Amino acid sequence: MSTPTDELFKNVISHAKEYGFVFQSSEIYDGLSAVYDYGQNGAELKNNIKTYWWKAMVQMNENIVGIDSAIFMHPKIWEASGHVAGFNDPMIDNKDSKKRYRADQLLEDKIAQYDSENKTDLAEELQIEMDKALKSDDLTRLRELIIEHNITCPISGTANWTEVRQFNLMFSTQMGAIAEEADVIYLRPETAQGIFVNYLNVQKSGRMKIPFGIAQIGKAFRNEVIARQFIIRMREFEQMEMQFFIRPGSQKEWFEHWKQTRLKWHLALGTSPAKYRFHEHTKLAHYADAAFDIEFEFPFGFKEVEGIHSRTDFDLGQHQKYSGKKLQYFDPEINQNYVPYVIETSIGLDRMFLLTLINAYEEENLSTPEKQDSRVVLRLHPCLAPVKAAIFPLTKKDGLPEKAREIMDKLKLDFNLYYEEKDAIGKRYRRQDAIGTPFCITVDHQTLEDNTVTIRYRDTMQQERVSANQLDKIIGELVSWKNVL
RNA sequence: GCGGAAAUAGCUCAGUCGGUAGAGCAUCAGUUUCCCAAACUGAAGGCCGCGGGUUCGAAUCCCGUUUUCCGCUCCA
Repeated sequence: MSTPTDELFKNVISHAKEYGFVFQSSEIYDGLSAVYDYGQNGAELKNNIKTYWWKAMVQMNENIVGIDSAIFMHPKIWEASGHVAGFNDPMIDNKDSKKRYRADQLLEDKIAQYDSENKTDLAEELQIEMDKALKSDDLTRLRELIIEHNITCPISGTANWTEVRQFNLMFSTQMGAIAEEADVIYLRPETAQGIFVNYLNVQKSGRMKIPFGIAQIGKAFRNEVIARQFIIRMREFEQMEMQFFIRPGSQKEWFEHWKQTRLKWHLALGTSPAKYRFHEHTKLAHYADAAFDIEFEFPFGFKEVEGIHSRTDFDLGQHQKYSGKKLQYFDPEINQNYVPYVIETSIGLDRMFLLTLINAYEEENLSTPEKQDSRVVLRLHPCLAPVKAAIFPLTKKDGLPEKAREIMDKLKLDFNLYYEEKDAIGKRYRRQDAIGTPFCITVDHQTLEDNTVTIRYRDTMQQERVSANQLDKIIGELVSWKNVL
């Protein structure tokens, strides 16, 4: 039962592997679930996406600076941020239907049911009991409540429940070589906290004035119950985040500003606006007073790529409370001290990578009445292409390879180039199409006479003859970040 | 984590009744050609996912396990 879009997604995944973009981690040892490695072309593409983001966020904005904080952080940070509580979900299974539920959600549903039946006393009582049990991590009590209130599985209709078990989404390890003396520390489940805890350092050392932003690209880790759909949800993933610190009260206006700015960033790559949409969170997280996702239409439906959240002063306020350090800003314009509000933009790098790959992938039919022909071409924006240009001698004799190498040596410092002399020229062109190389430069016999070469364009497959001396300028302009920024 | 399916060369797949593994494409070397996946010759590539069991003998049958896919579940 495969639809054409399923087929497309599968083809993109195998293409990603075949051409060195993404490999499964530890493949020769049977792989590691939901962990992936980036290959030779994937690493280039990923780096280019990072560069595009960093330039757009940090370099183009005088009031935004970038940092790189450590993955290990003080354990108290995760208490302050709410992750220790929020990432621990009490789960319960029904033995008959084999379905798993969040114990607190079953109880919440029951409370809602009581409310709708006007049994508000019961609802309130249950709410209080549940909060008490959750607060004290009393898993046995949670199970008792489920049984006492006759909660049954919506599928099987029975109350044949397992014990309530705790699932922790944060990876932990210990710091210090001796186990008994070790402190448990977590691998960060998000990069944002590394920014918040450095807020004061950056503000003071950079003499930053509100409004200003701190950006960061880095790895984060979540021990997902189940992680699937290729690199959409991974246990180890990379985020590109920017926290923008503002005066309380101005969050609406800045929220709108970043919503639009971030969408523009996506669209500048030439992606069809119809593939994107905003999705508003109606149920807000505890820290937010507004939240929008930028979603992209993947073959399996719209999925979040980036989140823009108005986080209020929650995070800095929490860290102020837990650390006992004042995290305030003196605003000379209004002559006041305050804990800044925060607008967050947070984009999943791996999802952006997949989006880029899927969006660029095309199986193009080139058949003519005489001949059947097709090619796979990645129509990547030239700025993002892993290889900027390939250099081919038309044949491997008559001094053409030497001439081609000479041209390559002049350009390879400025651009990531690929040299190849094997196989027929057409085959070499198609191989470059498959990894998204935007230009192919061919050295032929005429080159030896007048120092001109042909440039063959990936998208149109057209060729044009230019002087070899102008190549740096021509390629430089075509792959320049000025085209997107 | 639960249920179902699958795993054989880099890829796509064949492999009969249980009898020591095969094709096409891709790769590599060479010849030829010289601007869009050409041809020819040759080579390399496999603990049949892994572990155990049944058997004289297992890619094939049984059990376990790992990974992947589909569904459920989960997902600030």
